Amino acid sequence: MPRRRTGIDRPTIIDVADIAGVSRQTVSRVLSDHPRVADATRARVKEAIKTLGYRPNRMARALVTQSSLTFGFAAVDMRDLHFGDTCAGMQVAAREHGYYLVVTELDFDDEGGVGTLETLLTLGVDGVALFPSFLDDSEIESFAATSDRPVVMIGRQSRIPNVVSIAMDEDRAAEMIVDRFAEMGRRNIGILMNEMYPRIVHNRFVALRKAVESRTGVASPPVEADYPKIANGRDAATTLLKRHPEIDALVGFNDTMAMGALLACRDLGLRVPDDVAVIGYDGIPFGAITDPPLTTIVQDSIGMADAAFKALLSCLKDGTPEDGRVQVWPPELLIRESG
Amino acid sequence: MPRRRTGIDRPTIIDVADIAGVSRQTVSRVLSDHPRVADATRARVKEAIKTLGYRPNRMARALVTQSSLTFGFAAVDMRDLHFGDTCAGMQVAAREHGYYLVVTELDFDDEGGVGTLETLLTLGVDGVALFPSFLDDSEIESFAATSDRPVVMIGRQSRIPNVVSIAMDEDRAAEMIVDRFAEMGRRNIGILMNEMYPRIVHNRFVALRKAVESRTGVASPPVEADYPKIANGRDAATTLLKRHPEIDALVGFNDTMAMGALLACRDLGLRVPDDVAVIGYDGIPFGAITDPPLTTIVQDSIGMADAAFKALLSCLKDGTPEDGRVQVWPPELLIRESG
DNA sequence: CTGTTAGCGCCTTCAC
DNA sequence: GTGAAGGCGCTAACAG
Repeated sequence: MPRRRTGIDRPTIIDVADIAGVSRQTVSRVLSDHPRVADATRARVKEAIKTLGYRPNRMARALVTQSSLTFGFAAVDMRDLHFGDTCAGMQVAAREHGYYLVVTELDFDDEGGVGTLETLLTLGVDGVALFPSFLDDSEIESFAATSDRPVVMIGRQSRIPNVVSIAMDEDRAAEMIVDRFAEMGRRNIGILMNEMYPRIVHNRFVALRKAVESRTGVASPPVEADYPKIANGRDAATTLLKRHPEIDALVGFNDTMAMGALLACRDLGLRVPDDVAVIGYDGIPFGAITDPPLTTIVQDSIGMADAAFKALLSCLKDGTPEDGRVQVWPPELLIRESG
Repeated sequence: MPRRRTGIDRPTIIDVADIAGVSRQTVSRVLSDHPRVADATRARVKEAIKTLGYRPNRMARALVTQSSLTFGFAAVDMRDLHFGDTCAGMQVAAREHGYYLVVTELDFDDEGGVGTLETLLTLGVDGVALFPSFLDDSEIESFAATSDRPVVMIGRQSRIPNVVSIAMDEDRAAEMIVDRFAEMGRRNIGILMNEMYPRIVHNRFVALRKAVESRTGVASPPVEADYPKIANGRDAATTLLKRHPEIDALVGFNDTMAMGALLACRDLGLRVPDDVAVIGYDGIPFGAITDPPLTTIVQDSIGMADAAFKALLSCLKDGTPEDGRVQVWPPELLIRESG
């Protein structure tokens, strides 16, 4: 194949230039709305662009401008509603600014998850937003250090060099939950957590334990950890309730897990909230139609997604804060009937 | 800035070549596991790659190979669980094969949605999988025609030149629903549909109407259309039930809408399924915990996502079927308590 | 206002 | 087995 032009390939800037009778540069200028182009020339070029159905190749452009107008988004499980909503939210914000999102899940067994992130970088993304999950702060830190692109971490409030962290105020949320339980006269709180990955201590767990200890005096509240899905939440809650019959309140790592707790209570003949009060996290819409409707800590996932996008943009513009930065978002307690 | 190498930039193949004391070509050969490289050389290059933390730039590679190992995925609403699951499923399949997914939502008012798809192409994706939603067959057809990349349409069974269609057998699903209602002695079926975009007739709606007409003799079953969320489903169902008190069965465009119907029935003091039976589509996990649990048509979204990815791959390998191709997937009726 | 030159980082082809 | 050109599609820097 001496030349391309197989007839199927998309037209290039050269084709446009040829048809318009100008140089590639002029076409490039028209594309970027450069002011110093004669109106007549501009019109001819635009004409040629239209007749050819030409669209610039963003990879070729990115190669020289060092910017692909693309961000990476990573989380362990896109089917999790909180991650999914955040992803969707970022995508909307991104596209409003001409950006696209490369989305990927993170695997626990993939060079410790950073392999996927590194590959994201080779794709030419201008920055990465991620939910850290099983990655600990030092892994995020070293990723951010080797990455020449801004990194935003969502959902964990840690100050890490060169990364912007956007997270809900977990301490406040935990207090709201424990206080709410207290209002209902509950002191024996069981905690349903997300899997505890090796090395990682969850902010949420720490906050919850601290709030329970300081407000109820109970030293180490019973915990059960599992993958945060309904079925696992049900199992975990069953285990906890059988082992600790004194439990009169259950808090789930997220709403899905709390829904499992609702089922476990039903299985065991316990009334919610009379025998056991249940509260979840996230504020997913389905929480409104459980039986009874789920009380929950609402996270503004769209707002945070938006902030994540903006943070990425501003890092690109003004550089990443070398000492890191933490954006804390207020939680909101949505009281329905379960707790 | 005369040269790059700002110290922050990622190393290139040249840096590796310099350190290993070979030419760029040799590095390239090592990267692509080309056989004819001396073991010693290969070792030196690999060493250099490791010490530099070098990763090849996939955009630069794509520019010459004409393949970015990237696919586009598009749907109107990523927060819809069916779309979200399919997206997640494709992403997993993709990454197993070294592919990444560029994810985007489609806007109704964006050159009719094709604008976003065109941009996806300029990003250099090797193919596009999409849920057509408000795009009609002719729009998909012309997009596939101008695209030099394979196109897979998920969720609509239309035979369109150069596109592979992957969809559940809507006729069969509709029959299963109507038959199930018949078993329960229900003949007055109300339909809760997704918004009816101009020009578009939903396969699902057509299938449902056909099944109702042929199996119950009812000429044109009452329909109400809205955005498929719980609240809208509730409104639509309320409208329908008030206007047609004879209705004893309701089918929702998806589970979310059917959940709204459940709420509408409760609002109106109707028992489910005794007064009104309710069936949805999709088989989302939350359907298991509604009151009563939701009977539903389960779609194998992961299986279809996988098939979509494989179809894209095979089109790349063997070319797209010029006369189009339709892959039909069997529905499954999951009987719980609502219908 | 417009064209020329020189790459962005990589792979393909052809030499050696 | 390895290296030297050349080019993928585009823009930046300089001419003029």
